Amino acid sequence: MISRAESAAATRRALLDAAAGLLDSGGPDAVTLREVGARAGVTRGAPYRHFPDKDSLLTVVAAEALDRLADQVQAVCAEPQASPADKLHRALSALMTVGRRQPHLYRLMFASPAGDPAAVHAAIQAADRAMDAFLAVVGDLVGAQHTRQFAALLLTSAHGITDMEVSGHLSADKWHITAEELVSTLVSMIDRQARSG
Amino acid sequence: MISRAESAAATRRALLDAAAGLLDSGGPDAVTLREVGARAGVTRGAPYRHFPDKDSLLTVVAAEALDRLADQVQAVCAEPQASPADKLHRALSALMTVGRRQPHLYRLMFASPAGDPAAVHAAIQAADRAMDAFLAVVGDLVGAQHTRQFAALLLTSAHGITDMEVSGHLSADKWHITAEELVSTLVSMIDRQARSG
DNA sequence: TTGTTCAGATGACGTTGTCACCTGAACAAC
DNA sequence: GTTGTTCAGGTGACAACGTCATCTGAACAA
Repeated sequence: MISRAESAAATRRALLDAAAGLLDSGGPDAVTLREVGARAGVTRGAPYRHFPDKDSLLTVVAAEALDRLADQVQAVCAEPQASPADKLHRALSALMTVGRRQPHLYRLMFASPAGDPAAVHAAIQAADRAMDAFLAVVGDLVGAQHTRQFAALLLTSAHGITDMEVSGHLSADKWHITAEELVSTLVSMIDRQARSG
Repeated sequence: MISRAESAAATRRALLDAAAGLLDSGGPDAVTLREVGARAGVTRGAPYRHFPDKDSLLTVVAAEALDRLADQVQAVCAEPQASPADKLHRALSALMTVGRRQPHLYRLMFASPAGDPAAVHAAIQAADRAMDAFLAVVGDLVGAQHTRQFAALLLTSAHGITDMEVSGHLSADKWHITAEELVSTLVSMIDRQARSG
């Protein structure tokens, strides 16, 4: 780790990790470029050598998280001994787990990507990859004819369930139902629908 | 409009309107207390006579929007000549219309309320009112037995569909389906499920 | 009439994102 | 090996921001 390129790559990685850590622990307001730089071992101006502005840095953080999610869903899809219904359940669980463990990151992943066009493009591409992996999982379960329709419904609904749970708008007191039960109900309904129609 | 109380109430209203206007046109970053004050005809420190901090002001803006949505859904529910399925469709349309016409406000409404406990409580209460109105609409359609379950599923799913459309993650190119079609599919599925089970 | 309350104005402070400029070391060309 | 260049990083500076302490003047109660 002596060459200039290696050092720069290490700094860039440290900046992204620091930003992700601050986002997790303190929310978007806690992500300040000064603190990001400090945690990465550099000073306030250094991040601008790697990202055009703060929005771009956060968008790249979101893109990396979407890439990890895509990897997880792809891994689920590749499991040989799991049934299609099982795969779907695990893929949706991966999404909800991000929301529960890293709520601020989750909101960033599903926000409109902002900042540098390159960063925005990376985020869109990563989201596309995650959605393609999810499409494959759903395609295993239902006929190819309605794959897109059901996949879109499953994904948007799972996102809505997760998002409202994360924000506290899905309180158990009021609804007497958990996010898991909602997802199960949805999946079984779609399963029935796919079989009958 | 001469008394001190009336003047203060007018200023408070102007502050809320200014904040909502700035949020609509420029997003959360455009909402600065200085500009809010300027648009309301006061100076930067004046908002602190009406709201403890910026978060509380924005949370009250969200609470008022949720109250308006609750009113709309209640009005839909009270329509005499509409069928239950029609009412449900209109209630969900009201939600999606907010998302499309005022995307930044929509995200604020479904975010975790922040700031002053009084403001947070107002937002939670307004959200509860909106959800109660929605529960009534769904109760008209399905049996009382599964009202909560189906209402929760419909609301969270409609939110997810709207949220992903607003953020651009539900591109027509990729999914070949519109938000309306997704909602219709969901409603008809639940309708069938409610009839059969 | 007099004292009080309170909405609003003003000055100030620390923090933030961002830029222009500087420094030193890695690198390429000779 | 010398020399010129590139570029990651450091530093000073700026405007804008949220927030607070303090002041002022008018509405209000006595």
